[in-house]
Amino acid sequence: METSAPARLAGLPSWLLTQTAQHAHRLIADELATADARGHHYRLLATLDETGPASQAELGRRTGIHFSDVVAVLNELAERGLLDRAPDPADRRRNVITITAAGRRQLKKLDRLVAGVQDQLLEPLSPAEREQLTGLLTRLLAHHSPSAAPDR
Amino acid sequence: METSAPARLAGLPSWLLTQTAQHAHRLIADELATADARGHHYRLLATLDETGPASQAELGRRTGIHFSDVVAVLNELAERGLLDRAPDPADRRRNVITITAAGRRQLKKLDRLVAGVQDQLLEPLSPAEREQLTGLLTRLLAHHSPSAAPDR
DNA sequence: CAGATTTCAGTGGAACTGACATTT
DNA sequence: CAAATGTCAGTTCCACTGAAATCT
Repeated sequence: METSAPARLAGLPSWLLTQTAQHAHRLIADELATADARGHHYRLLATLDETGPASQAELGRRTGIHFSDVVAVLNELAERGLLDRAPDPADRRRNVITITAAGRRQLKKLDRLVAGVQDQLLEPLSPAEREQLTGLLTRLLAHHSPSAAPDR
Repeated sequence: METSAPARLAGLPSWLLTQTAQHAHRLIADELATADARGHHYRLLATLDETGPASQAELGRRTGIHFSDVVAVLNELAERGLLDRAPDPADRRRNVITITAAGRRQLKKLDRLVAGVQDQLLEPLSPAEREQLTGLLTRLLAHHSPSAAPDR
């Protein structure tokens, strides 16, 4: 598809980042699609599994998924029986979202698929180079995302 | 916005890539917006300037912008007087697209804006680290994009 | 009342698909 | 005829805006 990109772009970090990210995104999306899932599904299930039941607003904050989109994604996950949505008796504005057993099984499956993609993605790099890359990117991300580093 | 991402994601190269790319993309888009332009505009103008007049199909191939989208983007650029669209007398299926003087001026302006973004983006990295990063990304991109490396 | 939460309707950029008419 | 070209309509995914209803 991509013939040779204009020289002006080829050296730009922002271009390199967005292009490689696009490949990564496509690899992930294709892989997740084989399990009837999308990127947001994985994000949300992983967060639920790691940090326990939460309100939808909380989930939005934890995943970085936009507020309005959380609703739609939760609908899709609930349809598939991967989570439970129950009103919070302590605060009747809230829904408490809990991952189900089926949700955990699905999450494990997605974990495997996603792990496989990392290998495809980083194939041309040596183990040391892979660490270099993740290290550099982690620092970039920490710099640009307000509070990605410290816990809470 | 982003509180702490789930640990499962935080170490994933694909996650790091897509997240940092998202920041890059937003920085670029915001910056280009100040000049009434978008990412596609810059790509197309840069390609036109570097490789000369071309048909729309050619431009699609050279920029990696999807065929159908080239049409729309060219419309926007033509509206702004940044390029000329003329029927090719040699092949009446084709339009020949040529960048105008105004287009070149705009391109120079965008060049400056884009260059400025690179600094913001890589701020936390030393010059040596910046080279490491672009080197690694370039190799990833070459691996995943059929023919991004060799000329033609 | 101010503020948080959930929900819905909609926008916009970008990648992509499918169909169609014209020309080679 | 098959293939290439330009055009248009529409889809998907993700990020985001705005507004409304409900509850604290």
